[in-house]
Amino acid sequence: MSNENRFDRSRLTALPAFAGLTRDELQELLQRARVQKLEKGTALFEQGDEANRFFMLADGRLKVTQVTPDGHQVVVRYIGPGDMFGCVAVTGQQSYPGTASAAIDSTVVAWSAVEASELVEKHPKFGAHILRMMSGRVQEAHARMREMATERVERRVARALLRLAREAGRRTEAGIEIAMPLSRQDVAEMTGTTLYTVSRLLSAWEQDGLVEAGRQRVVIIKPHALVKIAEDLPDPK
Amino acid sequence: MSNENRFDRSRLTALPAFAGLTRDELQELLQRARVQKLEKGTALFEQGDEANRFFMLADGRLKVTQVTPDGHQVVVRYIGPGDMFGCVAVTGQQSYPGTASAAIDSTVVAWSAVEASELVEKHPKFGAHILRMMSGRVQEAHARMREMATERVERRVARALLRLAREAGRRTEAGIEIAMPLSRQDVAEMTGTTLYTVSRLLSAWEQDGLVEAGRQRVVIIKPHALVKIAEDLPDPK
DNA sequence: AACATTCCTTGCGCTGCAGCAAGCAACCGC
DNA sequence: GCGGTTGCTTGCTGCAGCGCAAGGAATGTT
Repeated sequence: MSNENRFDRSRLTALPAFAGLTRDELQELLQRARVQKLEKGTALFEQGDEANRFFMLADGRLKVTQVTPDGHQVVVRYIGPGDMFGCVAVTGQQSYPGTASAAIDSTVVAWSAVEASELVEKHPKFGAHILRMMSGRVQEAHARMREMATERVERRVARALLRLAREAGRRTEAGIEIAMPLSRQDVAEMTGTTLYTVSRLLSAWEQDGLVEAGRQRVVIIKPHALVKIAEDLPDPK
Repeated sequence: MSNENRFDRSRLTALPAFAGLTRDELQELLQRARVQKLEKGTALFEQGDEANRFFMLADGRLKVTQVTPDGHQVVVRYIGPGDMFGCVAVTGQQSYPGTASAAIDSTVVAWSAVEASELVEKHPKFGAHILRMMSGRVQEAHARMREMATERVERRVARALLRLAREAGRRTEAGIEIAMPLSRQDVAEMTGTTLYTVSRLLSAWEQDGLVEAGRQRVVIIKPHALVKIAEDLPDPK
């Protein structure tokens, strides 16, 4: 308990979300927060739930998904340690636009919506951080729109893997392992394709020694080769 | 000049962007702003330009585009009267992620980046509005990602037209006319397809009397029929 | 150890859509 | 009014990727 708190204190102070805040401010933020463990596979909130809490991920990894009216699922993004999410609770919307569930065992820091709003008002720096984060989120989303609109599947998948490796990669002797369970279906839902196509791509890449693929597991052996697929360096002449 | 100011005062006070602000606060916001006319076709800022100004559209319509490294152009969104944009100037990024150009003659209200930041800090309500707007922007972008990932072209195009009609539609005797020049290419760049496909779709729809299509001009004759294409009401049984 | 469940693979057929090419139509500037 | 420019249409071809189906492999459960 006090153990958990100490963990938070030391880890969180370093995060960009809290940069520039005084010790006292931080103290207040954390005092008002509630820490919650989340077991792998369980949902923190579901699409459509009343948006009454604002979060920061302390540890683990969450997957944010949306389902379309006709039942198609889409992975909107993955959340890593230090990321803030559930922003709609701060902007006064009523319901979460997506579902957040734990890809691995995780720990979140939660504020109630009213508290979050108060804190933002009281500590402008904190609000500014949220604003900056949202701005990044918009740009990220636009980038992915652009990708979906213009790039073909192979490249989108390569990009997705590289992004995941950057966010959640762990160096091993073989290469960079994506340190969370990741099914073909997951990748398909990130890139707007089908699990069949992802499977075929991974098989081909494995054949060529670019990656090592297993059940819910991907290790990138030759990142540079994958980058070449992802980027298409325009005919150097 | 004073004419222009009066115009602004009366029009702008009603906008959601300024809701809840006192007369004095509004006064200050507007006093610090600079009004700028923008002729159809000209760019207000270009992708990569230093982000040193924050804007609100007073009148007209702007198109925000991005180009991919390999030269593909994408329409990120259209901006209508009352919309705020160029938010990166507030969040302290360096450069605009896209190009904003006038689809028709337009008028913008501009603040310098430093002024905008000051104003946000001084008037939390204003900052909250921006935050809410950003939140909406994220959701909108996610919705379009979802669309691109799961829906087929026909539906995406139908949706895009309906969206445009809602944002920029003008009732005429024939139907709802999209009140700005809109080429097949534009629609293609909004929906991630080609001008060929858009042309074919519009031709087919015109055949069936759903729309009336001309050079850079679209009139929606039977919105409900287009909605049916866009939504795919799941087999009512 | 046997079973059910979940995840992955791969052959095959099919089709939605891209993309060229060629021609037409509307608008612009002089 | 003429020539140039820009935007639109449409036939044709090709293929990327979808999605079924059937089987295999890993994992969890009792």
